[in-house]
Order: sequence, then C-alpha cells, then structure tokens
Amino acid sequence: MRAVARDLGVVSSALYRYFPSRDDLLTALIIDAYDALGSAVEAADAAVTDRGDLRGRWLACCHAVRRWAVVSPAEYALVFGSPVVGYAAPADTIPPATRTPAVLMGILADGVATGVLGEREARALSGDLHADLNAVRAASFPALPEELLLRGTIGWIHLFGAVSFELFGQLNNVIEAREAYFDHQMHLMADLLGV
Amino acid sequence: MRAVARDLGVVSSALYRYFPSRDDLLTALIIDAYDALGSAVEAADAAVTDRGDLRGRWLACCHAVRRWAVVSPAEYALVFGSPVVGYAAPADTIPPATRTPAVLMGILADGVATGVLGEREARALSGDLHADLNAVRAASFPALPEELLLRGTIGWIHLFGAVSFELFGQLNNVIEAREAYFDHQMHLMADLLGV
DNA sequence: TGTACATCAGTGAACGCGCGTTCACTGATGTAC
DNA sequence: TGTACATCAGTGAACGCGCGTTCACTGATGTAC
Repeated sequence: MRAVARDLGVVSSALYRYFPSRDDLLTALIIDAYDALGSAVEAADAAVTDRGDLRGRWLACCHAVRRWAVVSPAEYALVFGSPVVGYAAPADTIPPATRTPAVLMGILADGVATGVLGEREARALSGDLHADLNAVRAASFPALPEELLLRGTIGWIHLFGAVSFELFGQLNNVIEAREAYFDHQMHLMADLLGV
Repeated sequence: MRAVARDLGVVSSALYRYFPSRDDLLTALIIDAYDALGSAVEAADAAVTDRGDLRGRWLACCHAVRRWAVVSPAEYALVFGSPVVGYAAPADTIPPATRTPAVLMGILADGVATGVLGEREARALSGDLHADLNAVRAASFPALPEELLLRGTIGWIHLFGAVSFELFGQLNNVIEAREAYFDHQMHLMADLLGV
C-alpha cells in the first residue's frame, strides 16, 4: 500500500477510498499487468499485415512479451514471479491472464484454418492429461487439435521461461547478447511448432 | 533472519554468531539450495546405468529438478524466482549454480564423444551472441560444439521454465496432470536436442 | 445569482506488528597448571 | 584429580524502521432551492 501510494504521490490511507485492502490493490495491479501485456501482444500480432506469415506473427508476439517485461520488470515479476505469500489470486484475474496465450493459440488456429498447419503424430498422452487438454480446448480453443494445443502451450511456456530466465538474473555473467539469444530461442521454438 | 531462526528453534540474535548480516545468510541459503539441486541432479544422472542412453539420462535429470523443486518450493523460489530487492548475489554462488547445467551439458558432451550427437546446421548467430557462447564454451564445456551448447542451454531454460510455470501457479485451473504434462514437454525438448 | 448543504478526495496522526540488528548477559564446555 | 580461567553458543531486552490499517479531520467541488 505505502509503496503504491508513494508512487502516486499520495498518502497511504488515501488508497483505502479505492481499495478495501492490500489484497484488493494487489488484484487490481495484477489485472492491470495482464491487460497491459495482453494489449501489447494483441497489438504486435495485429501489426503483422501478412496474416499468413505465422512465423512472423509468432515472433512478433514473443518479442512483444519480452519488450513489455523488460520495460515493466516489477509488473512482470508480480504476475509471473514467485507467488506473494498469503495472497491467492481471485477468479477475476483469469480472463485478463488468458489474453496473451489466446493470441498465441489464435496464430496456430489460423494455421489450421488455412490448412498450412497440420496435426503431427503425437506421443501417447496419459488419460488425465488428455482430459485437462480437452477441457482447455473446449473452453477456449475449439479449433485447435489437441496435439497442436499441447505444442502451443509448450511454446508459451518456453517464451515465459526465457523471459523469466533473463529478468530474474540467471543470464547474468553468462549471456550478454540477450535479445539475439532470445530471438534465436524463439526461432527454434517456432521450428518446433511448425510455424 | 527471524524466520530462519524460528525454523531452527533459536532466538534471532543467535544467528549473528554465524552470519554477519541478512545478506550473508541469504547467500548461504542460496548456495545450499544450488548444492542440494546439483546433488540431486548428479545422483539422478549417475543412477542411469546405460551411459549411452542419453535420452534416459536427460529425462532423469529433468525429473530430478522438478522433484527437488516440488519438495523444496521455498528454496526453488529463492534461487529461481523473482530477485530479492536490495540483494545482489556474490560470486561465491556461481560455482554451485553451475552444477546442474554442467550435468546436462555433460550428457550432450558424452553424445558428442561417442559420435551419436552431431552438430546440426545452425541459424546464423549475431557476433555478440557468438562471443558470449564461445566464452561459456571455453570456460566450461570445451567439448561441445557451439550449436549444441546453444541447444543445450535452451533445453535447460525450458526445463526451468516448465518447473517455474508449475510452481508459480500458472498451471492452476488449467493442467492438473502436472507430472505427465512435464514429462511430455521434456520428451519434446529431448527431440529438439536430438538425444 | 447567491446561499446552504451534501458529497467527495485526500490528510495526518496513531495503532500494533514483524523485521534486521545491537548489546550486555548467562551458563555450559574446554584448556592449563 | 582438582581448581581457575578462557572460550563459546545461545538468551533476552531493546532500538529504529516500514508495513497495513483505522479514524477523525479538512477543504474543494457539486447540487438544490
């Protein structure tokens, strides 16, 4: 509370007019962060005029995520870093959290729709995992074959992992050419996705 | 200080006999965590009797990382989570931090030594990234061709990303079959690595 | 247009709490003769 | 073997600080007649 109030140039108790408690403030900040990231990614995807250039769109989104994270490291850590002790995110954070993966999966769905992205032979999945994936598919991405959804989430996780690795200092004293390294990784993941 | 002292069943000032300040305690905890993880991974790799089974060794290490993280979430977050504000890890943490990636790269190096792992054609690298990778290679993994080192670090990053994604709650309400999901991801990365 | 009152955003003092850190201390264990 | 002293691990009270939260308040802005 006090840190946010300081940022706003206001006394800490003033915030209680807007948020009943610290947890509510936290929730609002998390929602804002997810929305800011989602907007950045949506804009990056939309800016690629050749909609059939799936790889270009995928990479544009990846770089948008990284750029946002580098510019807003505190917001990124709030959302993707270690969980805050004693805080559990309420359900309101779910829709904004979905925006970024939705854009990424949308790129794959476009590939399926235009026929350039086919289903690959998949390793056998356990029944539980199959059920989880089907629930996600039914709720959010009905156009994506299961195997492609699975690969897509893995691309999303790697994207997240690469950004976190950089922002959380694991690259310090090892890799200094961060953007080039990131770009290379994302190309490799794009290969894996087939875009 | 007080939290650690509580854990130890001791009064907080007693810790000052062993650590001059909070930052030194933190450093010791980080080193311990890196060492515990490194030991677990080394043991997992060593337990695979068929040393030529690179994929088996790689997957064993991946699961060892995840298992350690699931059992020690606080230690994991300390080392791989959001950086602690106002704390900069000193150089003493570097050697223990290297143990886990060293095991992973060692698996790839064995593949090179026995000839089963060849260099693939690589996307062109920027000069800066090339320099970074060469420095790492010269310092730690002289037996690995640059392209394989690059792919290996990407495997390491994905491993880290998958564990963080799970532990930091991003999988909540999405994937419940965590181990199966993790296993599938690691197989896919193993494909990418060629092990 | 002017007056009276309600609404609203923000202030500032105070609270109890846990933190990192200090300091003089106690009492057990080890060493010297 | 017994005594005298030093070393050591841990205690407990106290400090200043920043936190989240409360509460009575001030003063500006909006509304009613």
